[in-house]
Amino acid sequence: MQIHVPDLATLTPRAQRILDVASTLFYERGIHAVGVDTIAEAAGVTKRTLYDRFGSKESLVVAYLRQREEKWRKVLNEHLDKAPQPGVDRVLSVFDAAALWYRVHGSKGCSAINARAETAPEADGHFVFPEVSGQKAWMLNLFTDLCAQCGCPDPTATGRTMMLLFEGALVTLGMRTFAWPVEEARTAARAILIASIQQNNEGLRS
Amino acid sequence: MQIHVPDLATLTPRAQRILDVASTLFYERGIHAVGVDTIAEAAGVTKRTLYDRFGSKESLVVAYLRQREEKWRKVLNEHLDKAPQPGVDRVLSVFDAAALWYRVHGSKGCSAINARAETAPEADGHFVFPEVSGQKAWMLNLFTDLCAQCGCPDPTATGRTMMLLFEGALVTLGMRTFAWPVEEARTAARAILIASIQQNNEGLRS
DNA sequence: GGGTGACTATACAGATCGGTGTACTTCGGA
DNA sequence: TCCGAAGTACACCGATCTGTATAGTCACCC
Repeated sequence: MQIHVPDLATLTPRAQRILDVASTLFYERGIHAVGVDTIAEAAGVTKRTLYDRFGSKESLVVAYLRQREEKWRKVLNEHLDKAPQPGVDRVLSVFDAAALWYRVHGSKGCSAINARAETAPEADGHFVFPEVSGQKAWMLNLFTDLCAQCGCPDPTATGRTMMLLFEGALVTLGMRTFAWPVEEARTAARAILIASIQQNNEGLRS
Repeated sequence: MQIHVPDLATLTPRAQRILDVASTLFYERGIHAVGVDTIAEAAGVTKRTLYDRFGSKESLVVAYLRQREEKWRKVLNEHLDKAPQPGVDRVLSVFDAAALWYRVHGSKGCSAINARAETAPEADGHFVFPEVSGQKAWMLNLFTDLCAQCGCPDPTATGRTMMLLFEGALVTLGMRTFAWPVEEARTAARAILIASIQQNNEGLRS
């Protein structure tokens, strides 16, 4: 069973509208809780048009996840460009990007995490899991690279710690366990990075 | 609209079976993805019995979340009892408990986080969010207390950092971003706690 | 002017959703 | 011996689910 996700760059006006509306609804209420009828009605479009553009609810879901990730990476790259030289600030700019992103794009945490939460490995979840786990692998890889560039003695371990803080912040945002979790994660990340680099420099001196 | 969640300690044999089966299905496939017919059939019980015992799907969901939390806290307390004296090891025993718990109880991460992910604030989510956010608040409070007991200069901040690492680990477990996230979180937590306490002692000496 | 892609309108299929009504059985305890 | 709780069996409700069918409109473009 194959799936055709339409190219996000060449979407028809109505298709764009459908995707926008679907994104909002999927994010706020959960994917399974939103039916295609609801989406079509909210977009001011017939269900027929929805199926002509996307073929199935599944591919609409994947388009939702991909478009959100695309937008996030754009914001992320803008922040990374502001701190081009390798160092602690460049790693921390990921958290800065996240803080901005979630101030704008809703406060129910990460769409990828949420999507994974309501899908089983088999059946329809078959399409969701590869999508979201790929996104997470990419983020881990980014953290590891940035940690290596700024002189961490063990970029793999430190990169994973950054990832844990990052993911923890996103889920805490959604659960409202406490306020400003992304900023809190940034502070913790900073302390860890500085301690890690300092330790490395001391090792080099001895 | 009120909801009656039956007392988990006095469940009828069949009711216990229904709850067990429902827990497994809810956890693995997601709450919305599992219908009451599926649960009843998997439990070898008629749908009528399910409704006689639980009254609604909602209360069955709440029972699922409560029972899982109840079991988790039991495991947690057993580990806390193993390190009764205040200190770093006592804080870390929370991570030890989690490592054991998730080795046994599935690898799709935290049921509370997952449940939150697929519910909206209003409507049916009305019952889920208070339940899960209460559980998370309890955990944060525990971390803060443990950090205060072991001499952290800022138990609120350190407790929050512990919570971020903890939540990050649970999510990473479900997303399979990398292996052994709970153990990785424990290692990071240990370094942070030690650095924090050391800093405090130095502050006292000066 | 003929073709094409985007879109509307409406109706419907087949399945499944949460939830109920009725009638019957089984079984332990007072 | 009788009562009530627990449970079975099964038909049924209206609503909603994903997805498709027929039929037709409109703008644009070669």
